Amino acid sequence: MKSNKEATIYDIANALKISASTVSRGLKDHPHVRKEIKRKILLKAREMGYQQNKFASNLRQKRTNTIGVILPRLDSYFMSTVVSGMEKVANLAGYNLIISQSQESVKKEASNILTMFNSRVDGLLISLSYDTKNMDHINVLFEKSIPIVFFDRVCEHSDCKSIVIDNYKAGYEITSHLISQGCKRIAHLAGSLFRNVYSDRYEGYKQALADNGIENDNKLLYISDLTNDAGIEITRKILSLKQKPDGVFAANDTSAVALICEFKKAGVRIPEDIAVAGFNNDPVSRVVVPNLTTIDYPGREMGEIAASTLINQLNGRQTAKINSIVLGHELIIRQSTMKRRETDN
Amino acid sequence: MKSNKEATIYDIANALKISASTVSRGLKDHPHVRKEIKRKILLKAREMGYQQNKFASNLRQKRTNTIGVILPRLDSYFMSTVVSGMEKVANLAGYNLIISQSQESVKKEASNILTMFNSRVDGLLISLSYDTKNMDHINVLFEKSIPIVFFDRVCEHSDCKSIVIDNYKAGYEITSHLISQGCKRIAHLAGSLFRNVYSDRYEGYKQALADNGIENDNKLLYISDLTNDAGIEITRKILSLKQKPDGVFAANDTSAVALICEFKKAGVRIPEDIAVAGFNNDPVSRVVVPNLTTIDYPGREMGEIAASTLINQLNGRQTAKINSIVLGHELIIRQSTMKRRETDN
DNA sequence: TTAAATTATGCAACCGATTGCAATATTTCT
DNA sequence: AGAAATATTGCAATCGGTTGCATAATTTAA
Repeated sequence: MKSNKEATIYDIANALKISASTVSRGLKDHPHVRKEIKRKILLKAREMGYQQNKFASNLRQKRTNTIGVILPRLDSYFMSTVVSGMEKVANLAGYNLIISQSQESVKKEASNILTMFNSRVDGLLISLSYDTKNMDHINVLFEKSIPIVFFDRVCEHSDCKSIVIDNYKAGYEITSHLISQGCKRIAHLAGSLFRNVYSDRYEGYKQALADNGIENDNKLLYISDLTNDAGIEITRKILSLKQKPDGVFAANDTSAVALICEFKKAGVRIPEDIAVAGFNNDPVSRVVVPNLTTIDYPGREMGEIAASTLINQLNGRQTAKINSIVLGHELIIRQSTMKRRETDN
Repeated sequence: MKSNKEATIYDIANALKISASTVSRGLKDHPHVRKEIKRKILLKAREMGYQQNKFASNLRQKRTNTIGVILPRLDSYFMSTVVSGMEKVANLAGYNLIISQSQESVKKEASNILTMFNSRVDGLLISLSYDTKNMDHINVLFEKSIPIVFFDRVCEHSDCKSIVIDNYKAGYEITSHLISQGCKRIAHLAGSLFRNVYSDRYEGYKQALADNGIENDNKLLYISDLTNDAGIEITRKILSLKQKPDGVFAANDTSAVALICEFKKAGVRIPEDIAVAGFNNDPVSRVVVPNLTTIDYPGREMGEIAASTLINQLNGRQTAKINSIVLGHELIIRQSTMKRRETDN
């Protein structure tokens, strides 16, 4: 029962002895078509198994109902949550999502942007790669006025919106918390300081130290890609320090968990010897022993809001000139930093 | 510097005083165009910022270089790994990926398939939803001979390929392992038995019991969606059993981990009182205490192979009539099932 | 009953790239 | 040099839906 011929509006028009224009209008409920004819068109369309050819339509309308998504990696809990949220919103609004990964490389990011551009996405949602340093490769889109919404790893740009959390504040809060638990030497595991998410957390960390009269020691700053392996590697470095830290603030949970596991192997007690805090509230943070103190990071919401912001813009429903939307976060205190049991409930 | 006018091959043709056909051919290195002209065309194209309009091209060629992906949920470690693998392969082969989630509902699955169909994807990669019971909604694609490759949650269909692991064998192995550790009453947490992944694991479990002379007790079978919450709920049920199991084989790590955490809260010792095994080798399985025995499940590979299988088919590079590709898996034995320390190294 | 207003329909151009076929230009061979 | 073969180019139709404008049908107003 295989047919290679697709039914077109012309076929419907012929079968009904009316014009293709009327069929076209009827199918999309245009007011200039009689109810009766509309019904007939719909019926015949169903009967013939008609499906709209989006290419013809897109070609004519210069619109694709497709949104491009570029992100560093898809395979983290956080990102998959974000994308899940985006997909939901986009789907509901009748948009398709084209997704691609930059694999943390500008080069691939640029080539992905070009592909998206060729595919004529209506708009782009993007979270920058680890080593993106300037925005030249995004200019193709700017020049064609294709709206862009940044999420999470954003970049200051007057023409586009960003969806973020207050990383500075979160970094400040988590560091203050460590200090309140009695930590005096706090190490920090950061990602690329070219990315707002990491530099802001770092700044918050430094400010909290300063506000509490603790000197910032550059030897306690570890920059890496924050993978599990990086965590293991850094643990080794920390253990070889003459003057060991009594607290660690890692910029994500993956590395924090790696740290905890390695520390435990080395006989370091968490949190008694070293308190450890992470960032993201990955499922793993609730499972590791001791449970990991972290920042709850609203991934799904971020995805949903990024998508709906972009879609609103595409539909001209531009509510004022929003530059950025800052979502709430929450410090989740768990065992891994509770040095002072008596002060907690 | 914003221009809304896209450069077309006609613009290039005019600028060069040649025909659009020649430009079209020149751009894609057709042999019927002089080298010299080709060079000029390429140069002018770059100069004018020309980008091919894929819609016009697709419309004419009836090909989109787009692959649709439909999966239950994106926000699990396993699935994001799969998609990551697919994206990589597809991208390399010049294909775009359109991704959508069925949210475990047939209804949404059907509507997603329709959307994909309208977008004229060249092929489809699909993992079935929890409650899909028949394949009627996929027939639209079959009728148009659009190739489909199933992955993980597959369905027997003579016309399409499936990428899977041997769930039966894995279920058998993990159950046998539990038995070898001395378990006599083993509970099983399954997902929808309409899905091969869960029914096969269940069958493997039953066979292992049978082969070891253990009676299969239906009261020890728990069917759920295998979420964290489901795990908590089932823990309660298990704890209220008169005759408690001494081992549990959960069909995924999420529920297994929930089980372990709840059991621990209730004072049940793992593995001494109850041994627990999961499935998937999620990162969390290495972190939970005790570490979770599980089956390593090659997600990224599954994604890569599914994508390349489909792409080969699209390009007519059909290597024989493959019905299904079975990937290897590995039983990973960790603390959560090691009742007999002396027998292990 | 007829003019004016309103509602439906169709014509034909258009979106931009592709491609079979015919036409022209260039080489090669006697 | 002239014919034959080969290499280049362009014409024009095509893919399928959309839409401005003109025309036809129907309703309303006078």
